[in-house]
Amino acid sequence: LATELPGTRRPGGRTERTRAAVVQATLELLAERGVTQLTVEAVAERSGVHRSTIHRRWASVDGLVAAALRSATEHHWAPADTGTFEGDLRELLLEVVRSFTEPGHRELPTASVVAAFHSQPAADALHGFYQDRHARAAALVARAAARGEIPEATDAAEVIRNACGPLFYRLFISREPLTPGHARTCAAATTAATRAGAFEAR
Amino acid sequence: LATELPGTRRPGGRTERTRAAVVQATLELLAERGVTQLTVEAVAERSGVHRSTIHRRWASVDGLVAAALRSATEHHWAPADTGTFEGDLRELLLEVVRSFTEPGHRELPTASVVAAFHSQPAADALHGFYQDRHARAAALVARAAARGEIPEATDAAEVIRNACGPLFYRLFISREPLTPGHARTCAAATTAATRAGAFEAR
Amino acid sequence: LATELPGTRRPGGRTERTRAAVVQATLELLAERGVTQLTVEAVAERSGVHRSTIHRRWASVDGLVAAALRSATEHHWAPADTGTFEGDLRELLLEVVRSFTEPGHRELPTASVVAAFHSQPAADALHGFYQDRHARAAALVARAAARGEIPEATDAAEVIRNACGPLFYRLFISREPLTPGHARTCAAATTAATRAGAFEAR
Amino acid sequence: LATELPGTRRPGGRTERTRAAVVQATLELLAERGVTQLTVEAVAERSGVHRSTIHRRWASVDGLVAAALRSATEHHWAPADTGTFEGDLRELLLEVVRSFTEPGHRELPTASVVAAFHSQPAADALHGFYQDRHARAAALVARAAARGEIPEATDAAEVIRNACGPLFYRLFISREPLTPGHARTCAAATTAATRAGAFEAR
DNA sequence: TGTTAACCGAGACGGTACGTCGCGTCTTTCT
DNA sequence: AGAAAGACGCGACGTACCGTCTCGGTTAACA
Repeated sequence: LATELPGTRRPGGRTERTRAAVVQATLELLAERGVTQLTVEAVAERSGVHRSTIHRRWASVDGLVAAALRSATEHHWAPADTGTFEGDLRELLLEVVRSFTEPGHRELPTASVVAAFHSQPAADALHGFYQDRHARAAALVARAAARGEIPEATDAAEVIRNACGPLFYRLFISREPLTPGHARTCAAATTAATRAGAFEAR
Repeated sequence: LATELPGTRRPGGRTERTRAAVVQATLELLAERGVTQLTVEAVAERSGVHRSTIHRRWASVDGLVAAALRSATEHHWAPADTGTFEGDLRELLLEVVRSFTEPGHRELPTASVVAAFHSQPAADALHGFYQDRHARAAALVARAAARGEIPEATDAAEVIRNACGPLFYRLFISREPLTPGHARTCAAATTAATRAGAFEAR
Repeated sequence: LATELPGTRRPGGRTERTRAAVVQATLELLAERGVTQLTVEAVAERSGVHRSTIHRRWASVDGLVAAALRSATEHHWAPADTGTFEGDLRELLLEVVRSFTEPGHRELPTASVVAAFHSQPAADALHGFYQDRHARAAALVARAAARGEIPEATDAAEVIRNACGPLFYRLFISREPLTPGHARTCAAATTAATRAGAFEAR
Repeated sequence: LATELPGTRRPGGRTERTRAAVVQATLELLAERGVTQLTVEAVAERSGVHRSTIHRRWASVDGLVAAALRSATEHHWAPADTGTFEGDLRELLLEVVRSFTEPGHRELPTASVVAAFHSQPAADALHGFYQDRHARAAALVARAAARGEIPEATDAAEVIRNACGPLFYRLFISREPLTPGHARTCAAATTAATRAGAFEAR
């Protein structure tokens, strides 16, 4: 049936206040406990919104998480400009390292990743987030190409994926420690590969 | 005092049969439904072992998963030998791509990754698995160094991490499609970076 | 001060159409599902009147039921005239048996009885209905008295109660089957008792 | 599936204590609030037994009520012996009047009647109760027949139904007041009808 | 080869969270 | 300005698992 969900027809006043309270509570609890411990019950209590209202509008924990992630995506971001390709890359990777290691901050981004394993909406939200990141990071690659540091036809997104990949690998796959030093190594490696033309579009 | 778990004092006969049945059932269900849908109830039913017994010996779903992963790790593996560094790398990466994309097979490895987010034992098991992989893959790097393809002092594990990272990034972070083509790109990029000395120890 | 209910000030046009639709839907659903399953939700859907409107005008399910019962009571009835006291009584009782046993018809009268347990308005409506019945049935007793079949001072309502009581007892108390045969037995018994003067007013 | 309900396989110790506590709480709440207001929640709280346990063993409010009624049936009863048929009948009817009118006592029997409208198990329990009553009351009829007060072949159950019916009619159908005086009228009427042979078996 | 400690099967319960339904009360929005 | 329609608070339901407890019955391992 997929009858239209509540909250779309009268999106002002109380409805909006409810939405905001719930999203806020979800983000907090996501950071505090992670997706697995996130319960509708807790969100209801923290937000002061009744449990059944949450079920009506977000259907389940998945929907809640997806909505929270979407809302978290809405802030703008741009890569730092250090003047060199490797420097820019290093800054970007250091930011990744920081956001996934600093206690008190890493919980939310980590939760996003976990959530994506549990629900399609969350996976979509995560995908959207990184698409956005890739697009914004392309600026960094364009600058380097303009400076002649790297080949003209370099695939920007691929550069980013190659630079970030190993960091996430340590975090979530081999489960090894991650330090700023690794960001530097990755920046160097990716720079070398890029200069060598490994990411030239076909 | 964590009183010794059952199943250690008399590890033969029925005890062993029980263990095997439970681990088998867990692996199957892990593959079929993923960690999130894995319930003690289902494992009990599938294995024919009573729920109480499972709780007694494995305490919880986490323990169940960790045990299953440990048992799944016990088979030996060695990187293919194609004669060239890039070739070896490519084969290794293709294997990764296959094991995480082939329907009917990808479920278990994926479940391992997810499980690690949910329980420390599972995280440890995953870590152990990849430590083993890195150690075995070192052979590939040693061969290349012996052939003079890459610098002597190359950090083998770091090579592997850099090569695999981007693939996992696509799979679990940016949630983009993963194809054999990506394995080739990564192999090439890592080869370039390695030759350029990006992974020389310190 | 019970603020005047809506629908009393402007009882024409749309207001009246709404009332009729709601009452009609209530009667239908009462017959189809019984009081217990009767929900404002269902009445709203069936009648095409918004739930809030129903709440405004009938306050609750009770009010709905009471209104429906009142409207159902408004048809006129008179006992059959067979020429004899016992014959008249038998006809009346057969009518009772029929109206409470015929599938497709028994639901509404049964629902009235049940409803009376749940709400005072419904109980009042039911009481009113039977008061009316008793008054009309008095004609039957008067005829018999005029014919000299039974004592002059016979309490008509009491005759009816005694005749009908056992049938309802089977239906709703001892929960035994009810057939036309029982109507005959009751008619005979009541006739005997009446002739013997058991129902002479004090 | 109708898999056997819990509480049947190990009917001693804790299981029995649980059962008793729940039945007791149900009876109390039934008397205090009536069937309609009876909730599993309240029974759980009052009995100290967990809600899910109640659901497991009694499935729903219906089952709860039925069990309570069955247990209430288990006490033995015998009609008083006054020496005369009409006297015995009068005593019996006075008992009915009392049990359905005395505040603080009438609630439970009334609730039984209402419950029977709501669930088959409750209806069955009620039927069982009255079958038992009819059987026990037969003694009264037998005594009268032995004394030669009434015909030999009198159908005892039918006598009881005819005597009680009008009282219940007042209570639950026409919703009129019920007093001890009505018991006397009914006893007299039924005595007259019985003596006249109205309840002789076929 | 017995014994006996260890393990397992089985039933029941307390407990947490879920998702659903229905009621009755606001309150936004639209006419 | 006022009603209709939308959203919410609230209470209860029934379900699914979890983890615990208490029996009693087997059985592996050791004397």
